Amino acid sequence: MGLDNRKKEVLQAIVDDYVATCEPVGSKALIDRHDFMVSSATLRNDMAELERMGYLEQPHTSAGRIPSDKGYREYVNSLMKVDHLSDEEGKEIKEKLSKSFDEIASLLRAASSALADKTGYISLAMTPKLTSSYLTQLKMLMIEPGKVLVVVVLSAGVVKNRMVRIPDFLTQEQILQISNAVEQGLSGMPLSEISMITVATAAKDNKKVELPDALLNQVLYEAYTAIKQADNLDVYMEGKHRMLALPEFSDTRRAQGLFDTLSHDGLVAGYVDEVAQQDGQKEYMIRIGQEITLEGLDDCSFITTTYNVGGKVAGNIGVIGPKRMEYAKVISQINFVRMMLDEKLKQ
Amino acid sequence: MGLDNRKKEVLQAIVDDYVATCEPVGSKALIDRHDFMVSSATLRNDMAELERMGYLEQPHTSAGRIPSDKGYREYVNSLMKVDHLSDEEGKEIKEKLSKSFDEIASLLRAASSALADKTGYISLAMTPKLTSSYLTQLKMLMIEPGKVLVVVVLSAGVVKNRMVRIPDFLTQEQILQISNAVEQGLSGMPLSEISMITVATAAKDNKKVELPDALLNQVLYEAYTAIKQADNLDVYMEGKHRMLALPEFSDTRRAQGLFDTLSHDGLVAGYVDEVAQQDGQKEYMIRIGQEITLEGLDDCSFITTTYNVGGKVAGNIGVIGPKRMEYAKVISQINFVRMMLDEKLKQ
DNA sequence: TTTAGCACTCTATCCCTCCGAGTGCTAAAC
DNA sequence: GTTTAGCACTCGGAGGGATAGAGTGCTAAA
Repeated sequence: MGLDNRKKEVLQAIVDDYVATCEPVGSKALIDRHDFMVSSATLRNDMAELERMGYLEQPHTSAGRIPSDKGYREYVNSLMKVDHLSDEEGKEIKEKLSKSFDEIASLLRAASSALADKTGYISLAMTPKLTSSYLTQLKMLMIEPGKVLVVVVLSAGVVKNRMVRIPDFLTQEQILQISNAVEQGLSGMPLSEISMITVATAAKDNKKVELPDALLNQVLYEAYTAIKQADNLDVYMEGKHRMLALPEFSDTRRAQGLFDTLSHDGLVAGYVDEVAQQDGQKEYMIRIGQEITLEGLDDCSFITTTYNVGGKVAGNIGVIGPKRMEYAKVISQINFVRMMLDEKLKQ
Repeated sequence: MGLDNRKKEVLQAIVDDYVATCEPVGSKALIDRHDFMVSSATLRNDMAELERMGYLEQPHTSAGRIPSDKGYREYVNSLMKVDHLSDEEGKEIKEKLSKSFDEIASLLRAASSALADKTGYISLAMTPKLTSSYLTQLKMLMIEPGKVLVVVVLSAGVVKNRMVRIPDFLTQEQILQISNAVEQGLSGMPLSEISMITVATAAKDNKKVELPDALLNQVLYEAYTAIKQADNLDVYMEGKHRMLALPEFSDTRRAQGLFDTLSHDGLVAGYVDEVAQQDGQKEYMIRIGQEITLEGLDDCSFITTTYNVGGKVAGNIGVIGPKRMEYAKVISQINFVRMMLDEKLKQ
């Protein structure tokens, strides 16, 4: 049931050729482009066998073969050779990342942009996810009477802020007391455990806060919603438009299906999360074609990996491309970007 | 040289029909769909005349007519009837906007999303532009030793923040002194006049700041770059993927050209600005087809308008759609959104 | 000025043929 | 047993009329 050596080589060669040309590969073309020491007839036999085993498909009788999902899977699992990035390319990526400043959002944006540029496919970078985050700081900054900027800092380095309205007559002093009390009471608490009740308790247990309940609650509510809002995953996606240049999406309806799905950040983020949970300990995760449960991505493949903040598993970055993707190259690129992120976020 | 009444009606009818169907309009179809009290032959004469005058085009001899850019222009300038939004639609938009919270970025995001949803085209919302902004506040918030969040507040209500690194040993006290000094020195100053020199002067003129020059300059530099970065226009664009459903973009290469250009926020923002300067006093601005100087938008039209912050001209919102756009409807929608924005940003 | 009538034009569509790439099978060769 | 040469077969795509139909412009009459 295993594949003998030549069959492996044949499968590998077919994937390589198809990736390069997007055209079904025939036995003749295979001989021409690779140094098989056998005739085309032999390859034909092998190819027929590979098709019977499910690794190849034939668009129609008189065409060459293309890899099936199973074929790509085999290729990815045991045939391709992932090598290191060229120094040059590494340097270019490094440069792009070094331009971003010192905050996770900015870093991720730069990472996403670098990935999209380098791979030529769609890149993805997501902020650390809720479950691994706890609150470290809560600051409330009065911008003008009645307007306060709530700054929420999470453990993974995520900083979010939100402008809120409060009654005009509250002073910066009072606001500061409240935010200090809440911060003290909640810092270190996982986001999932924070509720309006815990927020209120934190503030009211603190002796220093002296405000009528109704007024206090109003401020606390704003603080609470600001915290809750901070757990929204941000998704940085770039390079979508490049997919239109690929022959597999020359039919606009396909492209539309893809873009429709991709325009829902949340859907994609959720899926990436799901994948990360399924095989999270791996260095990188791959989903191919029909393996992807998102609509409109049947002709795509998904490569993601997980970056760390302060040594702990945090968020994901990834690439979406056609099934006919340069897997080895993309993997080395994505890995490099992840390493760079890890390093910058070690702290 | 003007158009007689019937010719106007004919042109209007052709635009309406072509907008609805995206198919060349013939004399017969025109008679069928509209109550012209003349025969098709008469219309044919009119259409031939309109073509001679440049308002119509014929894809080929045996096809109907489609409006030329000039035809659309005439339609937009004097033929179409812009009426008010239905109460229902107004309510829906209002609802969408009311969900956003109290900050310009959030409002613009909501406005952009509402416009895209309601029009079915591409929406655009840009933050107020630099030239009309001055600094109102500068806050520096120590997140942890060595890490400071710089919050910049501009006159038009724009709030930006940026995380920077400073030497570990500086205290919140010291940082506060510096930011207060800078804020006092610069508040009210147009962004364009702020330079590293003015920042440094502001800090050093202030007696309270006592730090070695080198150290101080380091912090000031971070403050300065944070301020400078705040003048970047943010562009919120939504609904791009909807264009793929339109017949005019069923050819992927066209869609690609469009998307390539649109993926450069800056290009689009610059163009909108240019248009706003050309005819800024108008209630809304329209550019049709070839009038648009951006590459890849030959088949598109652009409708923009300017919203106010505190009663003063600020930024722009707009819609990009096919030339074959429902101009009247889009204009009423965009106007409504602008009014809503103006109201919310009156302050 | 409008209209009916008509010849004309041009595209889109269908159908047919043909070409060639690629196949699978068979029988011989190694 | 594996490999190879040879060959008949399949099928999609390109190319080439022929046809239908929508739409036109023109002419001559109303």
